Amino acid sequence: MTERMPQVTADANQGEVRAGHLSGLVGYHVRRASNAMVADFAEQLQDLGIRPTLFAMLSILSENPGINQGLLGRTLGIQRANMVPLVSDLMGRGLIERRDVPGDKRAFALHLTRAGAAMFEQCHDRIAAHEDRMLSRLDEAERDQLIDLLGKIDPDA
Amino acid sequence: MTERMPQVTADANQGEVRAGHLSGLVGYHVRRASNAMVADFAEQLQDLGIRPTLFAMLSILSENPGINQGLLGRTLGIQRANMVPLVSDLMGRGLIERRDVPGDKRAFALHLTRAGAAMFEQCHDRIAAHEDRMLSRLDEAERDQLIDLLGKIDPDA
DNA sequence: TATTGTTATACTCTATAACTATA
DNA sequence: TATAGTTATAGAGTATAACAATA
Repeated sequence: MTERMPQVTADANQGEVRAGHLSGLVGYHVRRASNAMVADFAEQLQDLGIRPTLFAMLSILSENPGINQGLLGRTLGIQRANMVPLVSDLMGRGLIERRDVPGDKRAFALHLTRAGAAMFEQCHDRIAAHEDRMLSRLDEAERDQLIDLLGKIDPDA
Repeated sequence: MTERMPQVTADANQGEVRAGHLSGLVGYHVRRASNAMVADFAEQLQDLGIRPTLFAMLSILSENPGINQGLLGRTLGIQRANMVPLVSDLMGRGLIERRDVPGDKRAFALHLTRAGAAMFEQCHDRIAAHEDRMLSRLDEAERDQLIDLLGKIDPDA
């Protein structure tokens, strides 16, 4: 593996840094892209106090009113224990509310409040701009293709 | 936006959860995919104690011996302050070593030790298996395409 | 027994500000 | 002034184990 390949000088500080093996790893590129997207998301929605996870919750709730905490978490890949402070956060800001589930005293049905629905719409617009900027070098077909390819990554393989 | 669309029942617990708006967001899919890849990486290399960030460091060092801490960090998108405990970790396990840089008393040249090079090779093989499993639903062309599309995400846009 | 939600805790990655010593 | 490395600290996401109340 290291036999007769051209070698960089012992001090690489002066020249280019070779990415080499890392360039071929999908995981590396996915992680770097995710970090970049999350960082820009956080920056663009900082004043609203909405992070990617919280927005995902608002989004699912807007289309699945009455869903309970556990199913919301499973949908988003968030564990039960980690849902508690997230739900608390949105509740404390009046963006969601809990309602009793008739027939199951363990669970709560979660709903967006009017403020929560308004926040969702506002985030929606900001995020559209954020994605347009970050993905400006991808046309519509490429964006769809990217989503399609990412969806083929199999967490259960 | 919410006028005459078909509505799910108030209690969505019984039926399918609609992803809706989230499905069209590249950022959401990138984040989920990254989490899945990182989680599997961690699981597969747990006994080696190598996480994605540490492997990336070993990888860059294997191809750029003598690079200093700052440039290594910039290459990987890791901030100076966050490099300190990472370098410490690898040093403490004898996987990398520091050498003085003649002509600059501030900097250290980082090098893989023999143990570090061996660890890199072992990780390399494990990660190849990890990627093959996680990406089993993507052929070679699709993996290249995925890397290409991810590379077009512009952190500086 | 299983499920819903909770508490407590720990680890990793990321972020900022401020410091030192050298350049 | 700028750079290399450091310290301290905080926020966010994820992970596990154990518990109470209910199914």
